[in-house]
Amino acid sequence: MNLKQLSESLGLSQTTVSRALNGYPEVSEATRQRVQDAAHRHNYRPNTRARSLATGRAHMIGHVIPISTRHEMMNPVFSDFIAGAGEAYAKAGYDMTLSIVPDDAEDATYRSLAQKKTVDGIVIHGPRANERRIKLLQDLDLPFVVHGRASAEDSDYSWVDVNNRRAFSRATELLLDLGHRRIALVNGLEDMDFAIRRRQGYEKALRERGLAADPALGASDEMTEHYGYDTARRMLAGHTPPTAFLVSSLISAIGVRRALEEADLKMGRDVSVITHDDELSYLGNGKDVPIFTATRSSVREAGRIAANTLLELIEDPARTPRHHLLEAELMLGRSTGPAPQES
Amino acid sequence: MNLKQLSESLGLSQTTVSRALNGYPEVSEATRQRVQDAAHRHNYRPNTRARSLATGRAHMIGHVIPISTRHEMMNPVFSDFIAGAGEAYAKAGYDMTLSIVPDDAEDATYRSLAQKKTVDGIVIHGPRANERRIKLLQDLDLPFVVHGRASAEDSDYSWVDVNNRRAFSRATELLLDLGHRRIALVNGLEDMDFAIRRRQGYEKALRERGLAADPALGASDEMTEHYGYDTARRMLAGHTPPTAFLVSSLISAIGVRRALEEADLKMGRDVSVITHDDELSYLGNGKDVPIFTATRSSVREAGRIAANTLLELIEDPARTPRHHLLEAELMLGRSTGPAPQES
DNA sequence: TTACGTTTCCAAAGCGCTTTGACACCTCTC
DNA sequence: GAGAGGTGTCAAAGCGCTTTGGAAACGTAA
Repeated sequence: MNLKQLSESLGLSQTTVSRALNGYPEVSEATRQRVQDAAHRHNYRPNTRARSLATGRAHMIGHVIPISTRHEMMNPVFSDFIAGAGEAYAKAGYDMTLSIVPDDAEDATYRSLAQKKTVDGIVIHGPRANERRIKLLQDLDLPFVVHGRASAEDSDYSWVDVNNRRAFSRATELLLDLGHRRIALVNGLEDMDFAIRRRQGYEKALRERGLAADPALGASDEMTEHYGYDTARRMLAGHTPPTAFLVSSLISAIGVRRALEEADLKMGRDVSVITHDDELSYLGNGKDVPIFTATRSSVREAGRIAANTLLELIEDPARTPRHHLLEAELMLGRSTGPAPQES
Repeated sequence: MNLKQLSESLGLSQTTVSRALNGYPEVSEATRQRVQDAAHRHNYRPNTRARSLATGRAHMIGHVIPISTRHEMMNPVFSDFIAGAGEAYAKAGYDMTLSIVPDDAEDATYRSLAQKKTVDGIVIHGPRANERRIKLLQDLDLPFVVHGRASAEDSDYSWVDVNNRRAFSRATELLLDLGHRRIALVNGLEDMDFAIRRRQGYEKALRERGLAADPALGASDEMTEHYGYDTARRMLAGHTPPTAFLVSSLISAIGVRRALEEADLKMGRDVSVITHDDELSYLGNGKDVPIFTATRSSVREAGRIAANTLLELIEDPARTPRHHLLEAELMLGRSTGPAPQES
C-alpha cells in the first residue's frame, strides 16, 4: 500500500493524506482522524527512499568503524557504545548504518557517505591525536560528533569523551598513596588519543611526587587479554619488577591477573592492579565489591549522549559545537593494597 | 555535482551518462571513457536515495539485534559477527543498518523495515527454539538468513550455524574419556536455540555412557563473566562438586577460572574446563597453546558466510534456501586433565 | 447583494536517478 | 540507391513521496 493507493481508497488527494499524517494544520480534525484510521488499518508506512528523496533528510546516522589493517581487531567497547546510541536513535525515529572499513580506506568512505547522501550525520570512532577525519568532515559539511577527542586538532568540533587524563592521574595517585613506586602502565595503542591522555595523567601524577616514568614499565598495544598477560609476565620477570599495574582495559587486566596467578602472586596483596572499566554489559567487574579497583565510566551512556548530541546538531546545524566531558568514578575493589615491604 | 549537472557539463544526455557509468553496452567506448574521466574528476557519486527509488533496490542489509528487556545485555559475539558480515557487504557494495530493539518490539521493527523498504534483506540474530520471526519474514516476503537455527520451525529457510550439538557431545566425550563423571554444564540461556542444542549434545554423550545429567550440575543464563564465577562457586560448594566444567562462552569460562583460583584449585589438575570459543578478536584463547581446551569456531567467519548467503538470495530470490553447518574444532589446551582420584 | 477572509482541499512540480521506446546516423548488402 | 541491420544517443516517463501555489467552499461584514 502506497500513498497513492491510500489516498484513492479514501477519495482524497495525496497532498491531503500526506499532510494529515505528518501533522500539518491545514487539514480538518475530522479528515485527519479518517486518514489516520485508514493508514493504521492498511498498515501504511511511507517508503523511506521516496520520503528522503523528497525531503533531503535520510533519518539515518552513519558510524564508521575503522578496523586496523595491521591487527584486524574489532574494538570490544564498540558494541556497548552502539547499543547506547542505537537506543537513542530508535527513540528519535532514526536508523543507524555501520561501515566497517580498513583504516586505509577511511577517507574514501566518508567522502562517499557524504556524496551519496546516505546519512544525515556521522559518529567518528577511535580518534587519533592527529585526526584528519575531523577536517575532512568539516569540508564535506556533514554534521558529526567524535567519540573521544583529537589533541592536535585546534578547530572546534563536537565530542563526547571521558576525562582520561584525570582518571589515570587519580588512579596513579591512589597507588602512590598506597606506597607503590614501581607502577607499570599497560596502555592502549599510543597513537590513539585516549591512550595518550591516559599516559599524560599517569606521568603527571608521578611527576608531582618527584618520580619519573620508567620506560621499562610502559607498554602500548591493542588491548587484548593476551597483551595483558604477556606484558605482565615480561615485566614481572624483569630485575626490578613493578608492584602495581595500571591497565587501560578490563580485558587486558584479566590477562594481567592470569600472569599474576601463574607467578603465584596474590593480586591485592603482592601486586596491585587498577584498570579502566567501560562497564561492558557482558564483562561486569564483580557485583557488589569490584574485582578490580577501577576508573569506571559507562561507554553505553557515552553512546547515548553522543547520539543525542548529533541529533541536536542535525536539527539545528547552526548550533555551536557541544562538548561532554564525562568523569570516571574511582571504584575501590579487591585488587589494590599497600605496597609490599622491600625485603 | 549531480547527474544533471554532470551530463550538461559533458554535453550529453542524462541517459547516456548513466549508462556509461553503469556499464551498459549501448554506449561507445570513447564516450564511456570521457564520461568516467569527468565523473572521477568531479568526484561524482550517484545519490543513493534517488537511485534506490528508481531501481527498487536499497543496497542495504538490515541487522536486528534484540536486547532482552530483562537483561539489557549486548551479546559480545555480535561485534565480531558484524565485522565479518560488514567486510562482505563492503566488498559487494552494500551498506548495513543496525536496529537495536527491545525484544518486545521486534515484530514491529521487522514490519516497519519491510514496509518502509529501507533494506533488501535481513539477518536474524539469536533465534530461539520457537522462533516466530521466521514466519513473519516469510510473510513479509523479505529475504533473510538466520544466524543459528530454530529447532521448532519446520519450514525451510536459510541459515548459518555451528554444529553445537556435535561440538558439545565431543567435548563431553573427551571429559568422560579423561575419567570425569561429574561434569557441570554452564550453558547460555536455554530458551535460545544454540543453548538447547549444546545441552542435547552434552546429554547425548552422557547417555551413551549410561550416565544421566545431574540437574544440580546444570546452569543456564546470560553468558557473563560473573555468571561463570557465581555458578562455579556455587557448584564447587555443593556436597558432590563437579570435577569438570563445560562452559558455553570464553567469557563465562574466565569467571569459572576465577572461582577455581579463589578456591585454590588448579585448573587442568584439580578441575578440568572446556569452553566454547568464538574466536573473538580481542579475547584470544592463548596464543600457541590454548589456555582453555575449547570447541572453536570463528563467529567472524560465520558473519562473512551469512552475509554472502544473503546477498546471493537477494540477487536471485528464486534460489532455494541454503544451509551452512560449520564444524567446531576441538582444541586441546591446558585446562583439561585426568579426573582426580576419589579420595 | 458584493467583497473579503478562512478553512479545507487539490493539481502539479520537483527530489535525482534509471529505463523505455524512439530516432538519427552509419555501414553493408543486393 | 533502397532497404536492412546495427550503433550511439536522447526525450520523457516513472519510482513514491513532500510542498508550492492556487482554488473551491464557506462564513462574515459592509
